[in-house]
Amino acid sequence: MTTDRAGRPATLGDVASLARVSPSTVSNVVRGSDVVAPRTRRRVLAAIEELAYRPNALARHLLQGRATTIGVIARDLGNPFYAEMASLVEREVARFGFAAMLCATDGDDDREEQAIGLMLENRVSGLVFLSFLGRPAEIEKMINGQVPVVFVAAEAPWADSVTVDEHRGGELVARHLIELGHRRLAFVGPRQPDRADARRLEGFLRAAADAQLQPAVIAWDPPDGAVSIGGAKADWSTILRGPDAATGIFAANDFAAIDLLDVADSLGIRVPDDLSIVGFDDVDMARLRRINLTTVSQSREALVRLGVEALFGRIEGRIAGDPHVTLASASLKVRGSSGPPR
Amino acid sequence: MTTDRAGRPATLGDVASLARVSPSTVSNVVRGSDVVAPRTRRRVLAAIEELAYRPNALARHLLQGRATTIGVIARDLGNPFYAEMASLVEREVARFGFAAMLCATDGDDDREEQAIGLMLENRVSGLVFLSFLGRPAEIEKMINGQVPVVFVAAEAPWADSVTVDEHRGGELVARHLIELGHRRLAFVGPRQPDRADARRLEGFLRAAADAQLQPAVIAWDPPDGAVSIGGAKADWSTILRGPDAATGIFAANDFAAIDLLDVADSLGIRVPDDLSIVGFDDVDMARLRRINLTTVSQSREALVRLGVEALFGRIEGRIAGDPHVTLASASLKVRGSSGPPR
DNA sequence: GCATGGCGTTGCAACGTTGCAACCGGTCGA
DNA sequence: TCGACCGGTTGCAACGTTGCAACGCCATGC
Repeated sequence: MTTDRAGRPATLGDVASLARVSPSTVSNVVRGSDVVAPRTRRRVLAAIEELAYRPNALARHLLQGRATTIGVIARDLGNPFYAEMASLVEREVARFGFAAMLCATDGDDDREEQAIGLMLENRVSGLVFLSFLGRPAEIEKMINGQVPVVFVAAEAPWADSVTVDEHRGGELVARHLIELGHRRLAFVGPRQPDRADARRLEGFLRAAADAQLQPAVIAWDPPDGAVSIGGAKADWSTILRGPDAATGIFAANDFAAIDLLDVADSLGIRVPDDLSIVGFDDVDMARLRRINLTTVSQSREALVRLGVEALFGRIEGRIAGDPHVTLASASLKVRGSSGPPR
Repeated sequence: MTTDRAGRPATLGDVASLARVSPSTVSNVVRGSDVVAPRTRRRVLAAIEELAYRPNALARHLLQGRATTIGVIARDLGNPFYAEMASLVEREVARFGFAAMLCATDGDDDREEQAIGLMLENRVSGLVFLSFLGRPAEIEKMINGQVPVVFVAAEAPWADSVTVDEHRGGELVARHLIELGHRRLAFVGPRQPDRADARRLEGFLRAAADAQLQPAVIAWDPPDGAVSIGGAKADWSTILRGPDAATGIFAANDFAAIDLLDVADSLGIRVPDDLSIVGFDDVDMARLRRINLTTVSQSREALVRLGVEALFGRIEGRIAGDPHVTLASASLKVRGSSGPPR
């Protein structure tokens, strides 16, 4: 029968006095040190059981100067792509016996700084960024080498990172569309592209340039945001219907691509007959027949696994030295949203 | 210029000696107590700046007996529905100045207990469950009133909970299909239904029974799991094609519904002409023209807001007494995946 | 001239652990 | 018989904070 007066958790000391040993001995039992005599250990374990004792991680961590906690900072957890990665990170760090502390920044630089402050104050052992930083230099100074950091599906020059080869991904898309016979290409990305978006665009433009093509660059934040080309307002119906309308569009990510599909549907534009659309990420739903999106595939599992691996390499001191960039390879998954132009 | 030898964060004491005051005074400044003289405060702030001092939350929390941290436990964060809720919880608790500690259990009872143990050891101030528990009784004993708990989109008899009215949601679906003229109904749910699934089914069956109908109950874990009816193996092509094949199917959640759409597509069965499909949750993508799913809408934002509200009510002692169940109303959002049978 | 009071500051004890040196009783070898 | 050694146990100091009581100092009031 537990005798704990609910609410005041038992401490090492409580267990010690019940088992008639010193706190040190209880501590040894709890941490599984082999130095304690079997009968003592049994007595202690019984006391632990009776009091429903749980070690206070705060005290332990205080003493050790670090918590067995990893901070995860993502820009937008409403986006299933990042949400899934966050959950993968949690799963991976759990295998090391670590807890995950989560923060979403929603792209707000202040919230980002707050989040990092929170993590630092809680003395996390490491930090995983699932997004690019708003103010990389400030943040670097803020972190100041106090904890190991890894960027996953993002990067910064001052820390380890794991990304898919965005540039090459963009190239693959351009080549694919060009091979299909498209000559009028376009790129659709968020109004405020992060560096991944920029790389994808870069690769896309580069491969297009190799074929003497100059894709249009469209800014759009689906589903509601206004559309613009080179800063000038525009709307989808004219963009997609004009005589020079693009026949092959590369969307910076699958969610934009899927929303674009929706726009095309609503305008009666048929995909892929009238318009080819290619995405990036290969999110879960891209495989659905209803969506059936041609896209650049990146393995979230692999990115996260490599990232967490690198992070613990730093934490455990197995890895030292300059930041290391791991590039995972991108591959094109051709599905039904792309085809030859009419 | 910061003089911190990188890696050993400055402490209250460091700041105190640099500013030539006592640690207590620094503490007062840090916590914004109004008791300290302006010029002293300025000196201390300068020292804090210079040393890039950050209070150690572990020490603070140890002393206070509780961390300003909320634990979030979800079954499956790969499911965007839960992932989004988790991120909403994070956002809400952040407004109270709390951090979120996240764990996914993947439906594994042991991981669930580990997760809760982790939270308790870290002395979280409250716990949010985004899923039903595997062993509610054991977990209740484990938590033993030590921290306030709230269930969101789930419930347990011993804690506060916020759920949509699942039963009524199920009724709405049945009535909708019946009104459209369907007589052969079916329900598709996971092999191991949780209580939400069960309630939805209950409501569905109840309303069907009122119309003298007996829907088939199909077990399926999309996208790969085998299908069975009443324990007997089956496959979609016979289920959907036989002479008595259901013409109206209620899927326990939108993801199942969408996967079912996919199955129908692959079999050349037209929705809604040959088959009406209704989901539950109204996930983001249900609105897409390509999906256009009729579904029962529950507002994740509202559920989470109410849940976090209730949790902090307990934490701050504003609320006491017996567990309270908040039922959010369910409403049917009719889209294109349901229509009259042929 | 001395008690009063308020303001600003300080010292000390606590929070629940862990690491380390010291200790204790007993056995063994010389 | 004595010292060395050993397994097992203990006490103490630390970790970085906070809360509280106490303090010193100056201005005020009588």
